[in-house]
Amino acid sequence: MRTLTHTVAGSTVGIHFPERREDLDGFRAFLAGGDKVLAFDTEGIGLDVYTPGHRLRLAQFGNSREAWVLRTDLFAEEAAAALRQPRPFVMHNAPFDLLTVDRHLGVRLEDLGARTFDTRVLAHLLDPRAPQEGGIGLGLKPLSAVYVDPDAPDTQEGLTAVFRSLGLTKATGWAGIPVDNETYVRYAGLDVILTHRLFRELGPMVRDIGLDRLSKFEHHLQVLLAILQRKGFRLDVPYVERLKADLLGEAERGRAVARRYGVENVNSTAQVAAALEAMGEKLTERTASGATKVDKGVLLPLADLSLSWERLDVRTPNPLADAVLRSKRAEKWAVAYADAFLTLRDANDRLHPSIGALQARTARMSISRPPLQQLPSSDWRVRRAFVADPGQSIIAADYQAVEMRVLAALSDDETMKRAIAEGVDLHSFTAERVFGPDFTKAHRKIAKAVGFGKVYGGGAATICRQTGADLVSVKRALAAYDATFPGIKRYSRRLMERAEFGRREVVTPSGRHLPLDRDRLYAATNYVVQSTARDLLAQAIVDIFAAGLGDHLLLPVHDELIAQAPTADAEEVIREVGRAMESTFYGVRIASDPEVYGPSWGHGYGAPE
DNA sequence: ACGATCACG
DNA sequence: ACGTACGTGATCGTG
Repeated sequence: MRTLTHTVAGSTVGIHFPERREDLDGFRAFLAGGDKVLAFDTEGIGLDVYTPGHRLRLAQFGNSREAWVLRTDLFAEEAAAALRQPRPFVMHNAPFDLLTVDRHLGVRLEDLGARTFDTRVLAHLLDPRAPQEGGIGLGLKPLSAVYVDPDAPDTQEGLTAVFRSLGLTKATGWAGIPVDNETYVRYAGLDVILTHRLFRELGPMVRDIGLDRLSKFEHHLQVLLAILQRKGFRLDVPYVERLKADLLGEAERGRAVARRYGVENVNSTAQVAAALEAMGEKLTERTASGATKVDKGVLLPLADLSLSWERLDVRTPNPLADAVLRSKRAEKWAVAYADAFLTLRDANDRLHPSIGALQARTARMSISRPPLQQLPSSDWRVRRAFVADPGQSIIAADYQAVEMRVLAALSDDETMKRAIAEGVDLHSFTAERVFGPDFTKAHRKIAKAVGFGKVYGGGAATICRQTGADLVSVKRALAAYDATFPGIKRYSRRLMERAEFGRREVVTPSGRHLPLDRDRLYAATNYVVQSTARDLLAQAIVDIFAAGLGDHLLLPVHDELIAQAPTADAEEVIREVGRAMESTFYGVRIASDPEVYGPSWGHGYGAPE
């Protein structure tokens, strides 16, 4: 048995590293000690619990004074038994460790998750901001530095240095470092000691601001989303391999054209800009740092294409702009999507993307590795890669204009509430108010953009840029919007005034505190609306599990739920899911649209047969 | 490490 | 008085 000592916030702590079976007596005595809650953490190889080759190497237990670091090659059963004791644990970023022990130690996520606290959740409730936004951040290191010990080591960064000294890299270090390396063991042990101490600080703070119930809800929700991650989403591998080859071919054809105009690398904005200017194109837009802008917004008009890639017939298409656009898009889709899918799949050809239940400043969820919330929607080809399990169909239900409904509810705008109650199309309703009863489709588009612009806090110029509409119409629409929906303007002003003269934050109906940036108080309305829409979807996920429909769910995508069901029951299941999503919020109906897609996700976006 | 870009809601 | 577009994740080039 080896024991290391370390100083944390002025006191000495011990890190025990059992090497033989008889060393575990001390571990059992530690478990039987008086601690109500123990901290837990794991060290493994790689971030993707489900990719082949992932391994668990260490399982750490600790309180504020001591840590026990168990090698899972020797003591997996002891670690599993400790976790199965009916007692609470605290982890930092619990879903990751819960999925790890579910997979490698046979400790069920449902069981352990139900008695797990997560210091990351507590920290998010106290201040969701990243360091770049003026917050502390949600990492164990920065939180420990503020709440536990400013000199607490950055264990991740420290290990990277050790990896290097052993001739290993960040990528190979987690697998290659000897499991008994002193720094590795020390930092593994310190992580649980810091987590335990952090919990002692943050727990009471969350209670003091009255967020115990919200905290409980978020803990429950993130276990449900970890269940979705564990189940995964089935990939059609032969299809993805074909898709990748097609896209790479498309990218190469574009590159060949670009080369003829002297562009060796289509991803180099500098090369593209120079070549276009050499062809006589005038590039006037600049990026924030002063570089010549050659993004999609600049290139599409040069290629005589609209924002949705349709021929405009207003000029001779610039062949270089066209080639660069197509080549970049194809390459991006091949690499970021098709190839990532193939790399990240498990042994059964399923993907298990990481679902961040409580992620953005507004608490919005995120999905990463791979980013399934950001797959192209204008083209079915990428989404077609995801298929239902045998005998099942993909189904989906999305909220109807949920942010507008939330805004109507919170602002208590009578006109907007009445329009929603009468079931009229909100954007058409606005268009009629602005442009009269003979409004066109283009008018509705402007009205829609103004509606979103209002939610986001945008101005006339931005809305023009986004839609290509003329400034006069947009300004008219904005003015008419304010006149039609006076409650919205009043509500936004009230939020901003409160933030200006009180605490610089907004509080959502769920009790969540959202800090505002000093120079962006106008974002207040958007924060409350976006966050509240997220909370509605989160509540729906909890309700769907409570109704026994959780097995059907696959993914949340901001305002919709993707699911699957046996093909014969698909219609009925998605109707039930849709019903569970619906609610009445401050007297406003939050409605959903259920839909059966078919064999793949892409079938909801026009995939054939 | 950071900026530019682009995918989504 | 005016005007501010909101939130993510990922890749690539550049220094």
